[in-house]
Amino acid sequence: MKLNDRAETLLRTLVELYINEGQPVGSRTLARQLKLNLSPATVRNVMSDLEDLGLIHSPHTSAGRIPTQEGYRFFVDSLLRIKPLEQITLEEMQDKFSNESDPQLLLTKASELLSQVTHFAGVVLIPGQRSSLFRQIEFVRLASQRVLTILITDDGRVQNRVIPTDRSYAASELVEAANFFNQVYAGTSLADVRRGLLKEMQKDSDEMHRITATALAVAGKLFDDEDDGGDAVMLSGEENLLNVPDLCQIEKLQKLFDAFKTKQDLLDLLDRSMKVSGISIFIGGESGYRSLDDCSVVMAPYDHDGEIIGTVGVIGPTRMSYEEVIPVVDVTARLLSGALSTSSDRLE
Amino acid sequence: MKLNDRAETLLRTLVELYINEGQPVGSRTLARQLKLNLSPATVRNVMSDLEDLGLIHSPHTSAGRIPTQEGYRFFVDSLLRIKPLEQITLEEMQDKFSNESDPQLLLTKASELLSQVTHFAGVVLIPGQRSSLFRQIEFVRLASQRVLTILITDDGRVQNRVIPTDRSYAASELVEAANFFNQVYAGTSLADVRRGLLKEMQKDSDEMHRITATALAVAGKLFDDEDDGGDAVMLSGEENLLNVPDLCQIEKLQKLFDAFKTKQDLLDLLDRSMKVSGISIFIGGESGYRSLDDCSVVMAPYDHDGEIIGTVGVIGPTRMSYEEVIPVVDVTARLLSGALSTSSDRLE
DNA sequence: CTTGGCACTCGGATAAGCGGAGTGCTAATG
DNA sequence: CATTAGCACTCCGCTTATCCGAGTGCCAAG
Repeated sequence: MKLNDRAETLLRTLVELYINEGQPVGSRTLARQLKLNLSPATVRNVMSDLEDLGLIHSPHTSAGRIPTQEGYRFFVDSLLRIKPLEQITLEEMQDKFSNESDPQLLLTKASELLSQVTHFAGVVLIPGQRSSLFRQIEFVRLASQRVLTILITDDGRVQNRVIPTDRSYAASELVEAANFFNQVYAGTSLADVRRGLLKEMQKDSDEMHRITATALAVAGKLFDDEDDGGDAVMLSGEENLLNVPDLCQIEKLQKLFDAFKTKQDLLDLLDRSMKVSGISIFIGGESGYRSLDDCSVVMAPYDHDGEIIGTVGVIGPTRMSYEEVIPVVDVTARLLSGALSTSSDRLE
Repeated sequence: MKLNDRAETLLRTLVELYINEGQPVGSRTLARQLKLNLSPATVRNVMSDLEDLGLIHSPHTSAGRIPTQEGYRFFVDSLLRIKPLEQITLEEMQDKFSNESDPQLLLTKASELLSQVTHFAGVVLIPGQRSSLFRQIEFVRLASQRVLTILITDDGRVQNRVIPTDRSYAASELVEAANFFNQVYAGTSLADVRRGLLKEMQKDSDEMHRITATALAVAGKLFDDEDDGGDAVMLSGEENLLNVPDLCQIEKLQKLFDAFKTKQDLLDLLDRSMKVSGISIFIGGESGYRSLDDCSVVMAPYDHDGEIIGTVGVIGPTRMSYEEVIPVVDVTARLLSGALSTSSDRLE
């Protein structure tokens, strides 16, 4: 789509005004705001053209115009003037990430940060373990037939799980089994560990080494269940959305919170954005998920040592200040990537 | 407070009607519903008395009556006829708890259960570790100066934490240190462990055994921070409250969700109910926390081997069906207590 | 004590009227 | 030909008036 300069400034000003005020913008207001010394009548003519193009529309005959979904899209793609982050905000954000090396907590903090700074909801796609590499496993005997397994992956994440076993294992057996794992599988992907285990299991148990058998018995279940992806979504600041005037209708909020509970739609959406480099923006119904019809989502992938492993984002009303939210999401993704990398640099 | 039989049945019927319909109850409706063949005029007289006693009131002159906070209180204390749980619901609830022995997950499930069954918000007070006994600690070397500590308490809870250390420790040193801990402190309370550590630290480091020094250096920080209580509140099904007609005003929801975020009020409230045995019910403003003015909270403590360690509850509108919610909370507390005890029976 | 009757009150729904903001069209202008 | 002033028109939101129904309180009779 191509617009002449005047139409572009006009549309930009209109969208900016509407984002700030939340009221349909009329020709008089727009003419006054515009520095071009145009009469309201001229502005009306241009607005009429923009309406024909489907970029703006009137809620009713005698109201001003508001951007359509396509209008927002054009605005975001072609007209947006990104505001640089305020120095203070930037420092606050950096503070939040410093002195923290636990990857789990880093993700939590990222999500909180996004919601605090934007006053909308922050969201983080937590990568499943599919792609992470096996680093270390430990078994701790809890009771006669219960073993605590602690799985550590190369990205520094720790996961523990209590596993019921068929028979009782001595502490020494468990140590042997753990050593076996740590030597054989260190550095391979979890999926490969799983494949390896499956292969072992197919062997006749007679010819199996005692230690291998123990390892299999204890950790088999762990990897059985664990490989089903395990991607998860973390949300913060949902309550901020209650304060957003555009969403003040209970039904809209219900739809939204329903989506927050099931999380599937969010997961799909964030996952899609992981495939793309740079910021992804879904405006209103663009995402295709009805529950997000009244919302926009701004997302950016984050990486760990250069490999993209997840996404951070903000969910807010379609009428949000994209010029402010985009840099926040962008910077958060960068800071998070940085924090994750340095935290694992400190791993050896 | 003493009422004659007729006034009691009348009040009970009024409250039940109002809880079911949500509309102020007029004399005609009440007379019809009542099986006493009273005329509306008589009912009006009785209602007038009840109003003088502060148990009911009219929102305005020509509306019916609705219960006051005191009216609900009297109803709950003296008039309530608890409905036994439906067999199916009971089985569903039992199902939810069976096949789960991880205490953390049990608490999550309890909270979810409460919200699912009642269609309000479920809440669980998660006991801090102050009272739990030390069972076992493990150190895992993550990087040259980072050690993963895994703390297991006697109630089966597992907590892990990455601790930065001043110098690098060899795996063997860590094993020794862990053994030291596990032998010296097994079965003592975490608070005592902390006291023990402090005492050790006061000794001149020269005369300290090498292993003790390692143990101190690695785990000192863990117990430093960890003893600050750590009680926590877990919430589920907040979104259910969006569907409650009595709370459909955005401001009320805002107050409520604000309280959900900070959690302090909830924590205090649940903590109070832990001191009491049996069901606690706070109606409307009774709790004293303004954020819960429009809500009632039904709570019951749960225990682990007879010792009360936490509380489960439901947060809903004041106009809730107490006769249904109370047994749900009660049964959940019992089931949870049972599940926690059997899960630790299986510990040795 | 109970009841029927009756005047009274109040909220909610409906309709009417009004002012303001904004539009679209037309004709005049540079 | 783009721009502009003028003007009739539309529609929303607000206020006011009206009416109806539900419910009350009180009184006098049973």
